[in-house]
Formats: sequence, C-alpha cells, structure tokens
Amino acid sequence: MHDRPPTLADVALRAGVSYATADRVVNGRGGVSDKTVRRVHAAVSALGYVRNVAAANLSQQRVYRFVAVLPEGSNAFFARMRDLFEVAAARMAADRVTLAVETVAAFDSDVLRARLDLLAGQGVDGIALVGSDDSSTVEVIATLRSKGIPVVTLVSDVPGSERAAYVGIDNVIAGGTVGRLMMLAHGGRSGRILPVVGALSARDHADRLQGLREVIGGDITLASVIEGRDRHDLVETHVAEALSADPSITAIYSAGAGNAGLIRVVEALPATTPRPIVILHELVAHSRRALEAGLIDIVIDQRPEEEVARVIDGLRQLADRREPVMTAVIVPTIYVRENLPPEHQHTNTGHPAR
Amino acid sequence: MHDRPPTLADVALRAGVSYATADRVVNGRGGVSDKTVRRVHAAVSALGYVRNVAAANLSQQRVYRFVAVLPEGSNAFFARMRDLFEVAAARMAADRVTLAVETVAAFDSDVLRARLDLLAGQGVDGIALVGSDDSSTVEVIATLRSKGIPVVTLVSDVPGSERAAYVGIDNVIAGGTVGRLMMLAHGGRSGRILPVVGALSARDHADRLQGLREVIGGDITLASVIEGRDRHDLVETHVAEALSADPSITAIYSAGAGNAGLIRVVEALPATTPRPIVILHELVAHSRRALEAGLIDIVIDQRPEEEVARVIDGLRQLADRREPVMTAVIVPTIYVRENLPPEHQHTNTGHPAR
DNA sequence: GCGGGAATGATAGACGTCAATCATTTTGTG
DNA sequence: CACAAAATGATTGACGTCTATCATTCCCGC
Repeated sequence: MHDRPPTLADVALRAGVSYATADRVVNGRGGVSDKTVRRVHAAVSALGYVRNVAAANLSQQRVYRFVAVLPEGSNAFFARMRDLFEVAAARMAADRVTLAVETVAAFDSDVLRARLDLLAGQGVDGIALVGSDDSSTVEVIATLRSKGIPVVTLVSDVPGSERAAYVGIDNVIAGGTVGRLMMLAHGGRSGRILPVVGALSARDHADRLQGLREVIGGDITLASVIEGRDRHDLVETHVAEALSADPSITAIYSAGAGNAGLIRVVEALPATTPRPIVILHELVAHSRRALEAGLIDIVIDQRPEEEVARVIDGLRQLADRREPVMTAVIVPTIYVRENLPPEHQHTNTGHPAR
Repeated sequence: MHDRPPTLADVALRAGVSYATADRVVNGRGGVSDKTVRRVHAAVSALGYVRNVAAANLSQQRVYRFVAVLPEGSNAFFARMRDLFEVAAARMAADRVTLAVETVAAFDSDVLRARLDLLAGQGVDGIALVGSDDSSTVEVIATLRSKGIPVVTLVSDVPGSERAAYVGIDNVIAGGTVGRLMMLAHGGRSGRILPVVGALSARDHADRLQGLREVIGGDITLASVIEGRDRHDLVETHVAEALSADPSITAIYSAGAGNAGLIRVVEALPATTPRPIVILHELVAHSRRALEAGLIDIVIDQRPEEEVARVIDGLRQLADRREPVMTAVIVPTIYVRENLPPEHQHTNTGHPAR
C-alpha cells in the first residue's frame, strides 16, 4: 500500500505525547524531560521520520540571497563561469534561492571591497568570490564574517583568511598530474619541457609549476619559464622565440591563460618534425578546437560546472548553519581529443513551469 | 528591501484576473480566453514568477517511489554503485523520494523479469536497471512503459528498447580515449597492445576494443585478445602466459573486470625491463592501490557518483512528466596517480535534521 | 498538601500551491 | 434580445511544518 511518509503528528502519536512536545524535541526548543526526549527519539527512528523540508521551507518562507563576484573581462574561462552561474541561478529560482552574479575589475581590491561592503548592508546570506592573495581581501572576508555573512572562495583561495570553504582545484596536484602525463608521453626517453605561465608571482601558476617539478624525473628537464602575462600576443611571440632558440624542446606546458597565442605557434610549426607535446589548462572554445584538430594533446580542466554546483551547495549549507562544511577539493580532469564532453550550449535552458 | 518572491496571487493581481484564472493558465487547465492567457503570461514574466516547488510538492503530497535494480555479486564496481545509491537514497528521504536498491542475479533475465513485473503492480514511479543485450529485457521494458512506468538504463544500455534514457558512458568513446593515451604514451615509437576483455560477446567490451582500434595507428598493433571472463584467476594466468610468449608487448589494455589478477601479474614482473604501459577501467580499491603504487599508469572511470546523480535526476523528471529527458552521455574520466579523488568513505553521511 | 515552577497539552494561523465547487459575468448566435 | 455556452470570480480545504500563546497537569520541596 502507498503509505505516506510519517509526519511529526504520527511521531507524537506513537510516542504518546502531544504534537507540541514532539515539536519541542525535534526542534530542540528545550523544556522537555529526558525521559520524554528519549521516547520521542525512539518514535522518530521507529517510524523513520524525516522532516519534510518542503513544508519546513514553506512555513519559514526562507529566501536565500547569494552573490557571486567574478572578475570581469574577456577571459574565456571566467566568461564560461559567469554563464554557468547564470544558468544555475535561473534553475534555482524555483527553490527560492536567488543568486546574483556580479563582476568587478580584476584584481582591483578597492573596488571589490567597496562592493562587498555595500552587499553586506543589504542582507546577503552568502558570498562567493575569486580569491586573490593580498591582505586587503583577507580583511574584507574577516569583516563579512564578523557580520555573519559566510564567504566561499572559488577557483583561487585566499590563504589565511576566514573563508568558510574553498572550492577549486589544488594547483600543485594539477601540476603533478601534468607531470605524470609528461612522463608517460616521454616514455623513458629524454625530453625538455617549456613552461609557460602568466606570471611567476601568481600563486596558482607557481603552484602548478611546483607540482610539475615534483613529479618529473629521469631525463626530463625544464627550459626556462616564459611569463606571458596571460596575453595571447606575448605568449605567441615568446613561445615562438623559445622554440626556435632551443630545438631540444619536446613538450610545452602552459599553466596560465593566453593559450590562443600558443596554439597559433603550434599551428605554424613546420610539419616535417614531430610537434612537441602540448598540455594546457581550461577547456574553452579555442583549446577545444585545438584538441579536436590535433594541435595539442591534453587539456587539464577544473570542471567549472562542478565548482559552481558545489559553491551553491556550500553556500546553502552555510546559510542553514549546517556546519561543518567540507573544503571541497575538486580534482583536475584530463581531456584528450576523444573524451571531450558535449559542446556547451550558450542558451539558458530554463525549465518551463511544467 | 527583502522583497519576497512573487506568488501566484501577485501574478493574478497584476494581470487583473482572479487567482482561479491565473491558476488555470499556469497549470494549463484550459477554458481561458487567449487574451487572458496572454495577460497572465505577461504578468508572470513581468514579475518573474516561478512557482514555489516546495509549496507545490507539499500540496500534492507527491511521493516518488523509485527502484534501482543492480546485478548482485562481489564485483567491486557494482558494490560501489550500490553504496552510492544507498547514500543517495538516505539523502533524498527528506525530499519525499524513496529509492529502493535491489539486486538480482547477474544476467538472469527471468528473475529480473519476475521482479520487475512484481514492482509494476505496486505503484512504482520509475525504475533504473543495468541493461543487458537480450530480447527478454527489451520486452520487459516495453511492458513497464505500457504501464506508464519509465525505465532508465544504467551503465549498459538496452539498444532498441523503449527506455526513456540511458545514463552511462559511450564505450566506443572510452576505448578511443584509451587509444589516444596509448598513442601518446608510445610517442611515435612502435608498440604492441595486449587487449584483455571479459568476453568478446559482451557488447560493452567489444565497443571499447572497437574504439581503441579506431584511434590507434602508426606502428601500434594489437596482440590477440584475451578473454578473462572477468575473473581474477583466469586473467592472471592468461596475461602472464601472453606476456612471456610475446616479448614485443609494450602495453596492456584491460577493458573488463578481474583486474586484481592483472595487477598481480604486473607486480611479479622482473624489475629489469621497463614494465608495459597498463590502462584499465573503473577506480575501485585495488585499481586505486595499483595506481598509487605505480604498478599501472591510467584508470578510466565512468564516475559512478555522477551516474547515480543523473539517474535520480532523470527519474524525477520523468515522474513529473517533464520531457524531453536528455540521453545523458557521461564522459569517461582519466585518472593518473596524481589526480585521484579523495578516498571514498563507506559511512553513510546523512544530514542531521538541522 | 500546598504553592510554584517545570513539563506537557491544545490549538491556531501562516506559508504558497493545487484541486475542487459553485456562483457570476461575458460572449456569441440566432 | 434571449439563451446557452464560455469565461471568469470567489472561496475552501488540504498538504506538513513552524511559531506562538494559553491552559493544564505534573513533580518537588517545604
């Protein structure tokens, strides 16, 4: 028979107490004798009672207000992330969760601070932001926290801050993964890897290089690091120079952005010699095309979809004061030409109301 | 100000109609003039109304009853999947979704059929099952469907059946991914891959081999296929034999189960010569340990966690008659030693009620 | 055994939607 | 203009939980 799930009224009946008492127990309002508490708990587990969250949320008419702050600009990765947040926001509207996506000038911590201060005054239940490694951000997070607004860092952590959680990959692990693949691709032969980063001072890029170094061994060496400022044009010229200057280079690892430039260099390489092994980060339009065209070998991706999902999940848990919240480590994913996920749609796929 | 999300009453007011009429429109009950329909729709989008699913579910007191049918036995992969389903079931109880996990003797379609017939009579809202390629299963699915019970196939599809969706990897793609990695690992040199499957008659294993064949080229050849019946002992003896018989083997690809035997062989290999490249499927306890120990190179995983999540999602959508449901293609994931996800906990992490 | 505080009971309104029912108004047709 | 049919309005109870208030019973120390 279709037995409906037990309600709190059922529990009260079973425990031989009134609804009010059962409610006092399950909601921890106090003023109930130990004996009765035990009786109610026994009834709860005997019946397998779980409170109906739909009803609970309805009665409390709880509304979650979250804000995601992303760096603005044309960077393909963050554009995708913005997109993902917006899709997620649309889908969550039905659950009374509002998620506003904001952009601030990248790395301008004053603007960020001003914006966050403003938000703090408006009853926001949680904030997700892309961390940067300066003291100003640490302070802002502390301020928000003191006002009871939890902050989740995303993609890049703010070490030493009071962020409730970090959602993103461990960049040392990502670099190590690349190192392992480089070892595999060289198969015991000697080789020389050309590392390309945005800037060595950027924490995440440095971490990736470190991870790489920890794993490679044998006859694999590193050429001197190119700093491309994450700009296509600079990466292009510097990599082209390095390749012609050092013919012993067998592989390229780009730990940062500006990969369209790198891809152009590879494309222009003479077809006579085997091209170097190329591994780079983030599956976006141009890296995807290059992978499909066989210009590069592997893309390491941090799965922004999953990051977005976890951020929202984490924010919701925090808003419900349901600690502890896990520091969700996302593991970097390896894409080759064959296991690419279906191309991402730009259209907002909102569910029609039935 | 904290404006609460608009309710249907707000929409009605805005549209200048009664609540009843607004309800008729949004729930498609008919009997409303076109003009009014348009007015209501305009109000809906003007206010950004989204129906409160919590309230809706509450009023309808909808209970979803799903069943997942998995093959029984000690197979590590399905044991993990069972686990995942059970954890998911516990977590979903709060949402009035019940998910029963059942096991039937693997590949015994008569038992499966009997079980499913029984379930069909008991008001189940959806069934997930691991497909097999026989006509009996096709029939059962058709019967269920005719009774209005949607079926989702999992891990292995039932081609030509009326399943509403398939959740799992495309095995040709998985094999192709392995092929690409094999090419990369051989780096232009010649090589010989030893393929190990459970049985060539198994659709999924054959697909994986086909995918492999499509991608490899150059000087890479395939040794003759070993059929290990997915049994550790058989795999162990056959692979050991093949390796000593053919010293030109540079790589092993195991498309099926029984990999503990394969790992034992690799472990026993003399340390003098470089060991072959080893790629196999499914991240379970023993494959994980082998990867960590450097005995194997790569594990291809189908992310059972994601599959479980999608199955449940899909079943819910189907139960709500919210077609069309996507045939969710899950992309195989590549694990090397460095990017392994955190070890999976066997404990049920149920959320405490607040 | 009496007073007082603690424990428990009883009950009601609110949340937003769904699914009814019945009453009333508008519209179209001859 | 009358009349039926179509469209719309008005209203109600139910879903399960939360929160609140007030009434009642219990137990303890004196």
